Amino acid sequence: MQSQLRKFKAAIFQALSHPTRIAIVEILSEGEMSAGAILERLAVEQANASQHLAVLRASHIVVNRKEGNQVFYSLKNHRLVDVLSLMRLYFMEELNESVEMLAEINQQSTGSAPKTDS
Amino acid sequence: MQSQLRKFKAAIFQALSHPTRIAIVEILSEGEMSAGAILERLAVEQANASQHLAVLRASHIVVNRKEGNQVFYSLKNHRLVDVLSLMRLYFMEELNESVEMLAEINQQSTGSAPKTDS
DNA sequence: ATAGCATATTCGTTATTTCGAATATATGAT
DNA sequence: ATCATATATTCGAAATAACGAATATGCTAT
Repeated sequence: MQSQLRKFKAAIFQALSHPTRIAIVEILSEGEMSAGAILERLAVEQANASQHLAVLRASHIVVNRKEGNQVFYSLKNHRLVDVLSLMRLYFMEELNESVEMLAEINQQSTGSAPKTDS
Repeated sequence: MQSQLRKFKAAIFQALSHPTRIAIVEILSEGEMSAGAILERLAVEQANASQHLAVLRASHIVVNRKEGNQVFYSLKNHRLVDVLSLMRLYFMEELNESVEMLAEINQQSTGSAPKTDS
């Protein structure tokens, strides 16, 4: 039960554990988009983008729909966008803590003067 | 900028992409705990637990403190617990959708009678 | 039928992850 | 000093992930 839930979470995190796939999810948060349009915003090889889309499909994070020549992708559940937003907040908090720690160090050693040099 | 943020998210997801590590984070959400106490709740080899803890340390998800013989671990930022809660919600929503889909199929083919057989 | 697009898949290579067994390190107790 | 306990690290093997190049598939238009 709990172990199934943990496996599920791990599998989703695994699917999201690549910057390109994060980018794809964030792009799709704006709405449905063709594979080609996604590719345009990604700065990777076509094959590579398609491979990353395949990973997201396999974990049911995205769904696709064929229309003639093209394949349109969209997020299956926008809840994941909330997860990514929360991760952004987490990032900010961590960053903030690091900055504060640096400030403290500067203050302790010099009394002030936040210079770059040692 | 954005790409740095995506790399960060991907790195955290990577660190969380294993059921044992998810379990560790969830256990630590209850508060600080020694490596041994964590191990007791994990059903894995000692070495393996230690390796997973090392991964979480490397990504600064947990911090540790030595006290005599033991090492106590705790979450560096509890925001990640919120992320895991959201993932639970995501799981429930996906599960729900699957169940509803199954119900629809049963209704269409039989008019009712949600039996297990074909 | 042929050609051209959009997209997916396969293949080979290289890198990374995971695990248990064994070993190392550090602390505390005798 | 020796030993036990708690924890970490190293090693080798097997599995998995990532990438680009090449190729395949499936439409659409001619």
